[in-house]
Amino acid sequence: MIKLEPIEQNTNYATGSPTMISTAISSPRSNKRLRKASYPMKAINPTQLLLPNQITHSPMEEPLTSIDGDLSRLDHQEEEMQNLPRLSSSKRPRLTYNKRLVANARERERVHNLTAAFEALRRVLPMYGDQEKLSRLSILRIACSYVLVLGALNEMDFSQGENAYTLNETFHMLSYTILNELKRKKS
DNA sequence: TAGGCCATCTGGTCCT
DNA sequence: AGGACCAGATGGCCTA
Repeated sequence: MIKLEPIEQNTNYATGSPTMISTAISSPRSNKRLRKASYPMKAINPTQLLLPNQITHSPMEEPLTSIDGDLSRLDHQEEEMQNLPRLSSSKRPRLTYNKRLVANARERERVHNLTAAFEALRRVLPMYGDQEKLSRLSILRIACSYVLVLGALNEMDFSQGENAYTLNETFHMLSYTILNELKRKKS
């Protein structure tokens, strides 16, 4: 089995800079993956949807080509796909091959942004630095506890109807949550 | 090897 | 009409 090397993290991407979207994925574990698709797959990098001056290159990436060029090479496949039977009973007609590729790229970019947002959230958690990686679920749980601590620090109750916690209580809740999530990670 | 996690694809629905 | 968002399915990677 081939072991992929991590893609270098692009911090601009991870913080969600609107002017730069890279295909570099923020998590060291999350290398580019390919998946068998029901369509004959020809993935388009999200960067291929950007203006040329917005594109950044990762050392791991293949040279980029324009989406137009990419799509034009698929024209013959498009014609073939048009002849495929409709697999869906949706009101909307099934997307053509090229439009499916573009939609896939948009969805990929959207999920990358989501991942970047999780990474940005992880970075502001109190335990940032000691932990290499937390699951998204752990990030959310710890973040919730952290918000309560910050609220208690400012003498504000963010718990929405729950009992207001003292700073001491929220701090213990946060510690407990962190320990629990780390334990969950190990077990 | 099983299970957790996550990237990706896909089709459905909502919204502008 | 088409983009955004969402959830389900699938499969790769990693760890215990």
